[in-house]
Amino acid sequence: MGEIMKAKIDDVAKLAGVSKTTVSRVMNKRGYLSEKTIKKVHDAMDELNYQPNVVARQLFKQETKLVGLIFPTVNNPFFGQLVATMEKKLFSKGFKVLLGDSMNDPEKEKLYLRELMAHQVDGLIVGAHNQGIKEYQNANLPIIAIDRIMNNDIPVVSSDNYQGGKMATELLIKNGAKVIIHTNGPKTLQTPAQKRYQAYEDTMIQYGLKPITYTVDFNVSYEQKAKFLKNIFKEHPDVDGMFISNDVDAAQAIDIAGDLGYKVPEDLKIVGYDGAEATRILLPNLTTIIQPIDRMAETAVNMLVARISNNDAGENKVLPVKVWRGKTV
Amino acid sequence: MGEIMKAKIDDVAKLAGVSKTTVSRVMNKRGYLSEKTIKKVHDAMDELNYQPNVVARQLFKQETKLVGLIFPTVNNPFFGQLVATMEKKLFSKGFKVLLGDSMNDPEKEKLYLRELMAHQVDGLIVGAHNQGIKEYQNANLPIIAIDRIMNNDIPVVSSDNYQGGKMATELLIKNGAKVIIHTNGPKTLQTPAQKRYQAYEDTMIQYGLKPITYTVDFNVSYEQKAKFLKNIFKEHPDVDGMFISNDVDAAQAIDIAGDLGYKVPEDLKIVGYDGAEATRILLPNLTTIIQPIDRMAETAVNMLVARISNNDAGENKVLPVKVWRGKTV
DNA sequence: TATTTTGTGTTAACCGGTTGACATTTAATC
DNA sequence: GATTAAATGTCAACCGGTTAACACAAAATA
Repeated sequence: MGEIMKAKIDDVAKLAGVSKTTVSRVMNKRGYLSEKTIKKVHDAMDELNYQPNVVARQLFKQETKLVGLIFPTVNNPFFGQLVATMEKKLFSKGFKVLLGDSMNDPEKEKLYLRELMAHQVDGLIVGAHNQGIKEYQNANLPIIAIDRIMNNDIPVVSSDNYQGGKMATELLIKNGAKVIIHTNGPKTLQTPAQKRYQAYEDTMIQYGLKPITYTVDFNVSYEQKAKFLKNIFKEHPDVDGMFISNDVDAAQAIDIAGDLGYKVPEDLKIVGYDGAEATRILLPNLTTIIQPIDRMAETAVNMLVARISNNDAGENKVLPVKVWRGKTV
Repeated sequence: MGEIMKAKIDDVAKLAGVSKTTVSRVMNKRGYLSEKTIKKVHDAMDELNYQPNVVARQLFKQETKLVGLIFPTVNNPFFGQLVATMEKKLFSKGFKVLLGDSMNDPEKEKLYLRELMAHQVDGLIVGAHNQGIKEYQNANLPIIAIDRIMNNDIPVVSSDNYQGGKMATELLIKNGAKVIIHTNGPKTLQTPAQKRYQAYEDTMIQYGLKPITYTVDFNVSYEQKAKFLKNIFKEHPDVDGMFISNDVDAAQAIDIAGDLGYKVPEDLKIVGYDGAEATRILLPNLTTIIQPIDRMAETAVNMLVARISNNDAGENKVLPVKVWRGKTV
């Protein structure tokens, strides 16, 4: 029982009694073909269980129908949903997905970028939290960024972070909070999410309140996050409102606040950010700002595919957010 | 400003003043090479920003260093963590990941299988909930299944579902629950997760209690799940314990129970299943059975890589679970 | 009948690397 | 000085499709 060799186009041609060219024509629907020949070829393909070798085709055609996705990690409801939706949409448009979880490590991200390019991906959708990595400049490749500023050549899809920041802050203020703390990623990051911070500061000042912002890296461990959060309560025991820049952190803050004896929402009101589906099911009580994740994903895919097929550089897109009225405010 | 053509191996050879063969030797570290030549070649590669075309290499070598992952959807903390961990591990072993979210649609799964094979993936890790799909039999390809029985040639990695089911059920019983309902996927599915059901039934009978099992498809909508759960409460208003086969459903059950006036855990005790990281942060109060997701992922990757490199058919692996003592029991 | 359209074959170049075979030069060892 | 090992080059075949060019026959149309 030897290894069954995979059928090649020549085997199909031989079995069908036609030429290699004709088989290729049938597969690619080019030129004149009679029903009879088409059937003969298909029958032969079925009999041999023939699958064309996509790699050979890729090499000749200089396109792979592959799109690379570089995101921090799908082990996070926000990115999980984003990636899942993009994958689905890309598949429906004939693209497969090469996944790269960068874990927010700039070196790893560069590595992915290089390697995905070496794999001849037709395009890239990127949504990590890192600094502008200059390697992207040289990448002569269609790229779309999600929630991340790269350079002027790369269109960005994001939600309305300023509006979201404003809504979150006003929600806290209008429900009576005075000492409102905001947590966010490092300010040095070039991401539209920084606008949440800006909106928070503006809104606080507008209402005559003092903005207090703390920053953390997205990719620190659970334990480090806990330490970070506990420190906030230590430095501001009178806190009565928190605007936390993502839901997972917000959940952890609620937990720690509970341990420290704060009652949510009576003593302390908390607003999160992102509003991924899984989060809303697991923690429906969390008041949060919902990003239109599916629409962001679909928009990014549409823009990328447009770029790939007609070089049309779409404009940046900003999509609206909305409030999820949980019970933590 | 014309399109910058990507550098090819010949361009590098010319610039470095060596032959194409030498460049290839440098890249693949074969044969005798002087430090001087190696440096010349590397310099030329840097100057041209050369990236070897992986597709050409794949075609010749008949290996792609690509692994296909077919899972229901990364928009679920359990699969998100599983995929994230596998991706990380595979990357460290030199493999890239082609992602396919099958959404538990058997047709889509077959399509993915075919297309990923056409892409010449070196191997496949599969973890959907579908029926045994016979296409896998013909797939002359290294495959590992996670939590899913395929056929005898395909090794399965799973956690100890029987033990998990037993632990969950006993936890409920020992905390005083009498009318304990279990929900699970359709019984027709050939998955090791069915052992949870078996363990539940065995344990209930062992303690002289009557097992009541409800089944739902994994992939029905949020609204349908809500209807399904409400119906359980309607048919069994006296329920005081629930063993729900995954955490997301358990969260929804808690929510609905609350709406119906049940107090958890006083009136009703609930145990979930999976214990993904994100879930445990978002809903630390949920009592659940923790599957060793990272270890399952790593084990599957190790087995696959072993299969790819030396054709060694590993044995099925069953990994231990543990209880997460939340506050819903 | 002449012309055009349709259907199929043959051949060879091409995509961009990899590799084996063989030749040649230089450096190291006996 | 002879022998061996090290370093590099040339050349061509190969991986498995795609495609342009050209030839030719059969069917449809003028």
